[in-house]
Amino acid sequence: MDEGNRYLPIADVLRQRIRSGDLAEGDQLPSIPELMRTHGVSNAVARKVLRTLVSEGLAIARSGSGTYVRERPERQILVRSWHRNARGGSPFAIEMAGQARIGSWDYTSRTVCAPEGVRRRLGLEGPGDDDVPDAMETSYVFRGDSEPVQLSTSYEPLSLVRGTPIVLPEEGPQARKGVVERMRTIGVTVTHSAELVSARLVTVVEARQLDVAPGDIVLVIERTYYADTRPVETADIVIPVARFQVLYGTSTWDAPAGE
Amino acid sequence: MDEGNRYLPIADVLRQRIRSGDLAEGDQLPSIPELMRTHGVSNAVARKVLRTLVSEGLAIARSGSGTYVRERPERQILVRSWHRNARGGSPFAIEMAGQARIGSWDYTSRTVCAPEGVRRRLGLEGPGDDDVPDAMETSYVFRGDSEPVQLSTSYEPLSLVRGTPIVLPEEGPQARKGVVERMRTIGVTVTHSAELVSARLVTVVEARQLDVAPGDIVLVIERTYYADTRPVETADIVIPVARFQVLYGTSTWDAPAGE
DNA sequence: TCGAATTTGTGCGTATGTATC
DNA sequence: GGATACATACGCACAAATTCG
Repeated sequence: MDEGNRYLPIADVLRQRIRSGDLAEGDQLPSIPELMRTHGVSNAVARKVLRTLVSEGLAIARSGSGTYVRERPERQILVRSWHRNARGGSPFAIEMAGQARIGSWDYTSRTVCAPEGVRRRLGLEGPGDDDVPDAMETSYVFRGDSEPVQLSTSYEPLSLVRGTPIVLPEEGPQARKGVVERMRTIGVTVTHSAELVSARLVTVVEARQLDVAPGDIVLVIERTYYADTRPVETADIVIPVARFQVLYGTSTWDAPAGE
Repeated sequence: MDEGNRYLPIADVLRQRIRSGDLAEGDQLPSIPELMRTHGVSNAVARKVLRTLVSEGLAIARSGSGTYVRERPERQILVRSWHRNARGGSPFAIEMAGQARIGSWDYTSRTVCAPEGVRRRLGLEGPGDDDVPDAMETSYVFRGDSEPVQLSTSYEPLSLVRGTPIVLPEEGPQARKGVVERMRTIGVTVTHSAELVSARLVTVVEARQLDVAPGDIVLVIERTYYADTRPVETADIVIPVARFQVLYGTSTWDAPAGE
């Protein structure tokens, strides 16, 4: 006789009240005992209702205090690329306005045997040998206004940079110059790049570095620079979705058809 | 005396066994009764252990069968744009090889009063009136090889398309042609587009449409087409990261510096 | 500063429904 | 149909965090 899911309709009611604005951002949701009284259910059901809303990202539970409608601060926009002939039309200018600037960064460099995925992206042959380093790995924490913005782990093949003045990306005369400039000094002309975008839950370590809550979602961008057909650098870039969106600008003649 | 979190160490053990490969992809995890016996805990704790692993994306629960280590099939690549002068170098060609093709789609169109976020993107003034529709909304389900690939909800301002042959995007002579072609027939030249990328948990409705598990993560792309400075179409595109990655190709002279 | 009240988090035991094999 | 396993539900207890008099 029981439909089995007594928590769903109750969650629906609260969801609706949030969407309609009846419950505004920051407002406290009914507590567990309150839901038990008003809907005549047990604590397990009332708990499940609130947990469901939290897991959907609509609410935040504060232990000892209550469950509240989640506040969504304006997210800043990280501009990763736009086409140069998409010159500053006003809608673009508006979108650029809130753009996040990367001001400072920390880094550490070391030689490693590149992991499997990176091997594929850099075109390194074979499975690799832990005792034979074949890539320079550099890990960055980027900040804007002293707030952490993104993490990046970059790999450059040692076969390319070993023995050159730019082995260590952030040391020497070419430090802080970016991959394209640095590669130019050793005669490598970067012609284009590819960015493979995905997303996943943040790891514990990343959550601490980015100052976000565990369970948050991050965008993961695998960016690879090419000199013609040869990959010369690849990086895993991690961006917290709670605070940032990523903007790609494209020219329409490149856009895929049929959508 | 109780440390309070009896499920955490048990979850750690299973996490370790998964990471080490002791439990391979597709293997069945210990069931709830099994965990109760082997660790001497109640069903609530055993349940919490498994639910924790599922929520971390490490396992999948199949009702009536068991909980299994999640399998991660190769993800296909959705190419959203690449620069025309990034012509088929071999690494690109390789990346294109596994590319997902959109073959068919369903859709439904209706006039609506555009929601808040869409109003901003389309440059519609004022808060909008529920009784006064000002946009044509079209919802798509795209499929490739009959498998759902992405969802899209598109908005075009009625002030632009009302009374034209293309009011209904998927009807009439310009159906199935894409935004750029359709707009051209009414004298609107689309010059460029912007894609704002983010991610979030999938909604229940989307999970059913895309045939993914609830709790999965989706990429959300807000794509807007512009005719010079005027936005002429915007869409919310939803892509499940469990099966797809999105590829953006860029020219290096556009790339942001300092990374 | 302390303590009482409130609220969430975790835990125990048990029962029923339902999907899978 | 029967055995197994997960999902949901009920009631109760205590710990930890927060709030406030």
